[in-house]
Amino acid sequence: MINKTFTSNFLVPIIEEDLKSGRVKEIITRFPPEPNGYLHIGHVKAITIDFEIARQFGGKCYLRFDDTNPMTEEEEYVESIKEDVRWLGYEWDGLFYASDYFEQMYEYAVVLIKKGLAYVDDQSPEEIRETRGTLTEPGIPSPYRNRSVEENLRLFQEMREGKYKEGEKVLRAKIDMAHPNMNMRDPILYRILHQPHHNTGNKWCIYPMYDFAHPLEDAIEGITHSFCTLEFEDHRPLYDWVIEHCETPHKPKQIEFSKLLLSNTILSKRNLRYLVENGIVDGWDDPRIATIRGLRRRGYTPEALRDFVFELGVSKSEGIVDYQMLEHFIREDLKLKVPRVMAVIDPVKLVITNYPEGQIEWFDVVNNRENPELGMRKVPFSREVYIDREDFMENPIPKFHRLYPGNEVRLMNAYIVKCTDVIKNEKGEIVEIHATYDPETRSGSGSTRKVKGTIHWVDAKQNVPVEFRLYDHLTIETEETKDLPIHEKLNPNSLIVKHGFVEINLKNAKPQDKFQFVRHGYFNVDPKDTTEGHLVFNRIVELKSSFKLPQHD
RNA sequence: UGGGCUAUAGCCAAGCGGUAAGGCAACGGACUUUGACUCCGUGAUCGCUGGUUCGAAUCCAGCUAGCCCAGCCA
Repeated sequence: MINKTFTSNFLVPIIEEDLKSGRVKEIITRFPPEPNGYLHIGHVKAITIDFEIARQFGGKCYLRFDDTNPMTEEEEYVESIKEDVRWLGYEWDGLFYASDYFEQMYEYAVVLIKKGLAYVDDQSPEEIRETRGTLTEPGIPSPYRNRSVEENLRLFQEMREGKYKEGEKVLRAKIDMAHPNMNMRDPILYRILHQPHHNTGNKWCIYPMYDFAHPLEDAIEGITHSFCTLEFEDHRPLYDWVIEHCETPHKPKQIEFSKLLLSNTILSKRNLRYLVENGIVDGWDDPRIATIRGLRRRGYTPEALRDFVFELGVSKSEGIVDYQMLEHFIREDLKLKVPRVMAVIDPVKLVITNYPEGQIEWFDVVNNRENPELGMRKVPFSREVYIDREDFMENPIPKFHRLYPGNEVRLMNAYIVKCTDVIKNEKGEIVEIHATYDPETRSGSGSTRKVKGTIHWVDAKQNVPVEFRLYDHLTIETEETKDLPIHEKLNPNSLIVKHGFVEINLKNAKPQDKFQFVRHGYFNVDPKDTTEGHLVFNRIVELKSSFKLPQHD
């Protein structure tokens, strides 16, 4: 694996300067997911940046669960997140839970109260909202804003002890109700939630808000550079305020970058959850969605995803990355790594009329011309084979170099054949194609005859019948459809099932084995749908934009 | 209309005052027992308008467009 680095983006110079000036001695980053859902390709960008930047500077990267809201978080998600991060190939230098710091955070809150920088507010959620002001008008200070330190201390203590109901009281920072940045208008630091927590159980009934908790988590762990997405830019002043006034020993620095958006791809947790919970997809690992698990079933490798992120770079401008860029990297990664085998997705029988009946030949075939280390295999050939309907045209369009009446093509790894006849049923559908072969053109015999087209085939008797599942984006997400409800942008072609054949050599293929096939892409054996005697293959579709699903009629 | 941020070819993205890297896609062409792969070739004066300068994508001013913020979510 080549060691790539993030270069001249806007954040590397900041780190280099911090190192040079001695502000920090070692770079420490963290990936801080909230365990309330499964990770997707957007997180892959964050994970790669967090871990690779640390590695690039010889530092450390931690995995921290930002679990400050017991309403939405579950143990199921923390396990899946750990698995997914590991699958991507990253091992954290420390595993932490924000909830383990609740006691320390409480103490920091007390510090703020003592400094007169935080107060308990008795206003209702509605009152707080109404007095926050608007984007253009200042807010109105709470009547409880000037309670004494003693009273605030007592009240906060009582909040912790469970003397109040949810929504009855909150702890707020005392900053500036007229601040142009809404986040600075006395933000809520703690709320009351009589909810059991996946990690702390029933120990707490007050929970810190993100804006208070996150900077403290970073400070406690000694994080030097805290990367997050652009929507937190407005929170940075508050982040710095907390760090400054809590007087934490470590002073982490927050740096924002733009999140990843992919064309035609749903990435919001809310929407993904909707799809899963309403059974529109099979689960979090459905290949039609861009969760890490979905991508994995789809055939993506950790290396491909990582290389993709490196090529994306890190910036602050927001754009939608073309999905084809992601696809490029899986092709690139698999190109030399996997065997190239023959498969027929939409079979039609080809009868070689001048080939002896009952004869079987076994061809020695290299698995990958570019990588001899992948070895050889034997492929059976006889009088009847299957070819893809896509490789035959009765009335060829210009520049069609594959099979059509009177034309010659090479059956890859075998002989050159010439189409002599087309057999149709009463409905006019092609049921069989007849051809003759040229015995002098046996593959590997040194024959120098050349033809323009080469097509895949699979022996009609010795093969493995398979169900091909052609996956595409679940949604058609464009400018026009972006505001429609999910149901109105579902892609009817997101899953197409075809029954075809692959080489007999693949009968023992194992889950997640990958192969390159035909002209258009790769497929991998799907670990979930593999059943005895009936392999189900899952193909990465649209590896090439010009790829079209085979058309019948 | 308050604040924050962004604006470089169809899409990502370098560039940090000295005369526009790279990748993806597309299009030509060569090669080819996968129309794949590989190889060669093809594109921008940098949102707009002024200004400073010998010289600006890079500095200044003024516009314009887009994104984010009024959860006791993160």
